[in-house]
Amino acid sequence: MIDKYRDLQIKLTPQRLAILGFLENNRSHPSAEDIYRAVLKQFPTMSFATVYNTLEALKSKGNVQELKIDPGKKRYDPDISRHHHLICMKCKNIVDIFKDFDISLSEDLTSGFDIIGNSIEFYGICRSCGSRK
Amino acid sequence: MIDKYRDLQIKLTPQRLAILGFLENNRSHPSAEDIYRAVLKQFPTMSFATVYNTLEALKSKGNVQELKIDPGKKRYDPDISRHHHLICMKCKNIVDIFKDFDISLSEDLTSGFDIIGNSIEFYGICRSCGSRK
DNA sequence: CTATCTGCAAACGTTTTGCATCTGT
DNA sequence: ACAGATGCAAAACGTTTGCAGATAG
Repeated sequence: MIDKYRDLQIKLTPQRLAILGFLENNRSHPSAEDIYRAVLKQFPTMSFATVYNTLEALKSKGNVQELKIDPGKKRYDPDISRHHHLICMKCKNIVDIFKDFDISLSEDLTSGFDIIGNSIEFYGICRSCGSRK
Repeated sequence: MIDKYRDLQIKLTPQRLAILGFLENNRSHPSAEDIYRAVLKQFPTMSFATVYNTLEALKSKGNVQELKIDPGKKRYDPDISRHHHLICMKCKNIVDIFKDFDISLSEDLTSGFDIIGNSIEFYGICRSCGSRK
């Protein structure tokens, strides 16, 4: 476990290992609070400062992606491979979309920007929210 | 001016007309505070409650689009035609991208969601932020 | 006339900060 | 040993709410 994350070049405290453990293979796109609540079980003194600090460190190392999908509540994605997202407009559940789209921009549309990346969000209603209506 | 917005079916108060005037042909994708500050000149008693109230009304009438691009700060777009956005990762400037992309999802990727829409965000560094480095 | 809007201030939820103490490396 | 992390509490930030008084239709 420790070996696995040694190349992150951040201090691997027990709290951080718990956070890393929670994020590993996590497809739920958790918010900071989701993470906080999950690791609180192991570390009753855990603080939000530590959660945010760790997320910031992971983000800067490119190990976690911050999603801007939910206004007023950041969500985090430990899967940094190229993919997109589909969000339920009612319950805010997020699922991954693994498909490649050709969405490059020709120079005349970029207003002189240096383009670095892109992401697609699909919006809809998930099965349980739809049938529940 | 009043005639133009009569079909919105909301009360056209002077404050709302000022907000509508500010938004008209506005390509800056302003935040609530940007709007508040702009109309404050004409209405020194303007409050955030009125700005948010008006934006909510316009949104529900489909006259304004809420952008989820900037985490922790909603931005608003009076252009409701289909288009995408390009964001400067440094200064958060947003420019419109008018180009149609074919990004439909086949059923096997939607996890049972009822898909309603999508949007693409391009990320980059704008000219003034890039040359300033 | 009355349903709706305004403006103020207080409350809210999320994120950030300051700082004394502690700990990986 | 010491750069950097933790945990607490306070503050900051954007947004929402309650309500008394005002106003568009």
